[in-house]
Amino acid sequence: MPRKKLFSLTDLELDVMNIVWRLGHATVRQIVEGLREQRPLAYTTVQTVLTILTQKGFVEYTLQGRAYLYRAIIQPEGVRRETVSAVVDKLFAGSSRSLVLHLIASDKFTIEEAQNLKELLDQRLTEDTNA
Amino acid sequence: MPRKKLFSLTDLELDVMNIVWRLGHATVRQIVEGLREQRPLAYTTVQTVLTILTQKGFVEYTLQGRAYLYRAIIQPEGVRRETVSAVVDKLFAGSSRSLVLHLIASDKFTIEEAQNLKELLDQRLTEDTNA
DNA sequence: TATTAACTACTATCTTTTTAGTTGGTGAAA
DNA sequence: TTTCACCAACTAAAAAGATAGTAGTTAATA
Repeated sequence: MPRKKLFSLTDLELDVMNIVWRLGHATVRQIVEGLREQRPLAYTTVQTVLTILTQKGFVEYTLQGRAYLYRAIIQPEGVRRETVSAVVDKLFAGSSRSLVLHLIASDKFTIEEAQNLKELLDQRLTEDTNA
Repeated sequence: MPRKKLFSLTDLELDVMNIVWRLGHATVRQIVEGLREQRPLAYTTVQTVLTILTQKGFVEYTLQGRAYLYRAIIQPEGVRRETVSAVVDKLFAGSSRSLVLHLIASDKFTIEEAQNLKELLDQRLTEDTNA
């Protein structure tokens, strides 16, 4: 049986999904275009990836004129959840707190953001207390 | 040129590196043993991975008796940094803050942890202000 | 000293990923 | 009505990844 990978999506698949998510729905042509700067690929390459994504049940399509219009079946939130969870497990010994510590230690937040995050945590604490 | 992947390490490589990091240094035998529960692999499989990791410059070895004793060249912190950075870029639109929001929203913290994180953020804010 | 156990080195296989070409059909345009 | 652009379908092929077997060496041991 296939072992649980870090990512359900490969790198290229994720790039494609990101375009589909962003646009809501997209043709192969639009995806090629959206990827062009970051990752210039042949039309047929993107087409192939879309076919794979369809087989994996990650996107579906409808006919629009003569082209397929793809839309996501999986949502970014689910992929985020899975991915972050795998990263936390494999690189932060299962501790989400460690991940935040890492972010704080890496100077990833501006003063405003830190302030804002503090407030959000506070909110959470208040909610929990009242629950 | 090779495109920037989500991970510099493959899934299996990461499992192996985690053992090496944990033990400080390890023989093939020890790694097979350390992986057994989670991922039972043939001795030669692990050996092959170590050879690849050596080629990639991620581990090095010295002779211990008749076996190689492997130790990490790359450190977990660097891999964490790269990986988290890629995840933030590809899944959180470059916003570390969004990642923390995600963690908070997913109920990943106990009250104690939230409290503790708040304090840490506070510390950071104080430091920044005094800087 | 012949055998065995433990290794490394080398080779092999299957699968997935990445990338793209070729074929054949069809609507639009000339 | 022929041609052209565009598209899906199919095929290809190289690279990477995951997994493991075989050959050959050597230290220890019987």
